[in-house]
Order: sequence, then structure tokens, then C-alpha cells
Amino acid sequence: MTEAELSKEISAVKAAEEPRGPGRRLHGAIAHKLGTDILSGKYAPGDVLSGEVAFAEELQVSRSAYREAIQVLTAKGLVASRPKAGTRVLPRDRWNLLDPEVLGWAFAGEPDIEFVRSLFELRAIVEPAAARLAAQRRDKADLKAMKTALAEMRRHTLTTEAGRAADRDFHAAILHATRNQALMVLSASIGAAVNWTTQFKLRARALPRSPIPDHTKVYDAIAAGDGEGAAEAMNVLVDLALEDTRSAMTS
Amino acid sequence: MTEAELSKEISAVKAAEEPRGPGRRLHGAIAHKLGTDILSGKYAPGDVLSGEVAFAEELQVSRSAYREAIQVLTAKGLVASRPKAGTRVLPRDRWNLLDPEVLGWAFAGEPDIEFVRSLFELRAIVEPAAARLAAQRRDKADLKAMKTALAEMRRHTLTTEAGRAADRDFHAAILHATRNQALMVLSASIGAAVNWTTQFKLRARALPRSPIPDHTKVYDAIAAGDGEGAAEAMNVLVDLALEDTRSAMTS
DNA sequence: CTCCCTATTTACTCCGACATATTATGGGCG
DNA sequence: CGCCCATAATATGTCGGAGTAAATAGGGAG
Repeated sequence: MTEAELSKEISAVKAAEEPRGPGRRLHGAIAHKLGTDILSGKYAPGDVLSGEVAFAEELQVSRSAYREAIQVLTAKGLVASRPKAGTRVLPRDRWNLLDPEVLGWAFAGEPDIEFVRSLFELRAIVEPAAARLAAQRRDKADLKAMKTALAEMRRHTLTTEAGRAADRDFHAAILHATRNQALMVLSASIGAAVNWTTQFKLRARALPRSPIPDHTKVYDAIAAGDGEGAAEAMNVLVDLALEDTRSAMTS
Repeated sequence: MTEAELSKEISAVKAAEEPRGPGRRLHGAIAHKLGTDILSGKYAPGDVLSGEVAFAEELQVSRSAYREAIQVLTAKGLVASRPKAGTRVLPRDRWNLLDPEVLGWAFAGEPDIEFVRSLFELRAIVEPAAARLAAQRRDKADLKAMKTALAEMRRHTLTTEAGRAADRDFHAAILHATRNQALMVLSASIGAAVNWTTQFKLRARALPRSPIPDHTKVYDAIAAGDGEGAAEAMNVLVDLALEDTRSAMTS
């Protein structure tokens, strides 16, 4: 990679800076590049990344920045470094595939169809169960949050950013009502990644989005304390999203 | 390297008399110390870790080693650093609670009861669904792997390390049969953490372990291709484990 | 042919300096 | 008197070099 490419990558990162998000630094950009390269298969498991000095020279960055990037990848289980042996890409089953950043890297390039299917399958397992728990444990504040999110979704459609934000709020309210931290973390990252690709694919092909799924049924079941009904209604929602993506990918 | 060795290494560093520190993965030891401190609540969300130089001096390590440790924590969503603003602990919902290392840190000290309950709940959701998928997709190699693991479990009991290894093999074989990478990663880390604490609690209180759960029913259902049966049998297993832990923790 | 020892390669750690970004402060202007 | 902008202070980010430890490879001795 040339220095021009790198600085372009950096400025691109700076442009996408979020208000509360972690401002990406140089080592962040390097980690992003190496992460996407690994996830895309450019470096296969078992490959050794040429030594520190060589790579740092090639990328025109100091060893410090390169090393800090390697620490990030190591923390996510993508690589492991040993003296003399170099830093090698670990086998896929060691990767932290549920890490939000790793998910982002996986979807940065051409996402593996099988992996996307895996995520949807996991979502289809988790989300209905979350709705069932939410129906059993929600309080008035949770219901109020869902209600306002629903109203927002009706005003805007899912084709606008405001509408999608309301959709995220709705699902986040359900997760919060489960009182389950692990479920919240998992579902939030999966949902974000899945929605991201779905949206990307749909926008790229300009597909007419299927009619707004009936989130109201989910809300009604949760409000009524009907766990089974909530799970079923949520199952329908997930299946709809799956259909959207499947039609967008297989065509 | 065991946890005891790590913390010993840390304390050796903190009380260091000689400037020439130990040579084994110093930043990893620092990350472990800071990680457990954060997970245990010693540093609350919003707290700012006193500056790089101050902390590096306090721990008697160089800025580089401290910074690389911070990169690891940043990669796991525990902290965020900004120039002039310092490094502060992020709110809990930003933490990567499903990261194996973070789970280890959470269970290193006094694990939060509510969090353990969350993990068991998630496990009760995921594992039966995994058994159902395994029943639909397993091939002969999967069944063979499960069979040998079952035989090993019968020879040794769950009180021996060999027996527990066979138990892990059995569950790993089921996960592999699902052909779902995301499920494999998730369930593997949760299972490891949960089994770890369960084992720890049981050993500490010298509780007589309940009779070996009937893994055979799960195997039979999977071999027969009976998804519902496999899910139900696995549900029984998870409930049994939950009972063991509940009785160990509430007493 | 086997085993041990040396030597090289590579990652790990430390250091001191400079660059950059953000916040705080103080002065100028309306 | 109050608001706004420029400047300074401070902590993180980046850099390159030096020295240490460890693991593999190669050569020598038995």
C-alpha cells in the first residue's frame, strides 16, 4: 500500500467519525486494513505476516503504530505472534466473529454467503427468544419506549434514515426489556451487521422494499404479556428480513 | 500460563526492584490486570485512568507496554482514549461481554450473579436450537465423533479432567454438526466460561455432583434426525447445569 | 545417525523526542 | 458586561533506534 492510499484511508475514516464513536487513529486504520485483508481471505489462516520492520516499511508507518494494530488483531483472536516464528493468522475457529469490529471487517468486502446465512440463523434463534423474555419482564417504561419508536416508524418509512433509527430503537427497547446483558450485546451487534448488509444490498440494487413488517403485532403481544405470541410475531419479522436478503443475494 | 503466574508477574512488576523487567508478554499481563480491575468495578464507567505517564510510572513499566495494553482494552470496547481528555472507562453496554478474554476477566474475581444468570439464559436459548440444527444436518463423521466422546464420558466421570474434556468434545461435535460458524463461536465461549465457574463453585464447596446427565438421549435424537427431540433433551441438560449452579450460588 | 550447542533471526521492551488534537484560558470586540 | 476568537497548556499519538530474550536452524561432536 502506498502512502497516498493510506492517507486516503485515514481521511475517509476521519470523515466517518461518530460523535461518541472511537476516533480512529493511524493504528486503527492499519488494523482496519489488515482486518479486512484477513477477513476477505487475502491472508489465509497459517500465513505469516512478513516481519514487523518489513511491514512497517511497506506501509510507511513506524513499528509502534504497526505493533499497536497487531495488538488489536491479537485481542480479537485473528493473529498470534511468537518470537522468531513471526505473526501468523490463526484458524477461523479462533476468530472473534461476534466482535462488532470484526463483523464490520467481514462485511467491508464481499461477505461470505455462508457466514451471512449463519448470522441470520443465529438471529432467528435469538430474537424470538428475546421477544418472549421481554413479554415476561417488560415494565411501563419499556412499553412507552417501544410505543414511541413504533410511532416514529409509522411516520417515516424504512427507506429513510430516521425510519431505520426508529426501527433500531424499537428492537433496542425489546432487548432492554429482557434484562439480559449478554442478550443485549449479542443481538445488538448481530442486528447492526445484518441490517447493514441488507441495507447495502437493497440500496445497491434499488429493490422496492417489501411492505413495512407488522411490528405492531410484536408490541401487542409484549404488552399483553403473551410470550409465545411475541416470539411468533418476531419470528415472522426475522423471516421477512431473511427473504429480503435472500432475494437480493441469490439474484 | 496460569492466572496465578500472571498476577504474580504483575505484582513482581509493581514491586519491582530491578529496572530490567520480565520478558514474557508484559502488555498482556497489564491488560489482564486492568481488565479484571474494570470488570470487578474497581474502575467504574466514566472514570478516567490517570495519564499514560503516571500509570506507566505507577506500574513501573514503559509507556509502550502500557499503551499496547490499552489498545487491547480499547479493542474489546472497555475503554476509549482521546487526546487531552484521557482514557476513560466506557459504559457497560459498549463492552464486548462475549469476548472470551473479557469473560475470563469477569469470572476472575467475584462474578456478578445477574451476569451469570444472563449467560445461562442465553445458553438455554442457544444450545437446544443448536441441537435441533445438528439433528437436521449431521453426517456420519459428526455422529462418530459424538459417539467416541460419549464413550469417553462413560469411562471417566465428570469429576476428572479427562471426563470434562470428553464433555467438551461432545458439545463441540454437536456445534460442528450445525454447520454454523457464528453459533460455534458463541456457544464455545459461553460454554467455556459457564463450565469454568460451575466447576470452580462446585470444587470450592465440594458438592457431590448430580448424576451424570443423560447425554445419550441427545445423541439418539440427533442420530435419528429428530430435531425437536434433540432440542428437548438438550434443554434438560442445560436445566440440570443451571440447577447445579443455582444451588451452589444461592446457598 | 543422533544429540547438543551455537548463531541468527525475530518479536518484545524500553527510551526520549516530536507531532497533533482538544480543552481551557485570556484578551479583544460588540 | 457578555460573547467570541485566538493562543497556550496538556495528554495522547507517532516516530525511530537500541538492547534483550527466545526459538528455530544449522553445524559440530560423540
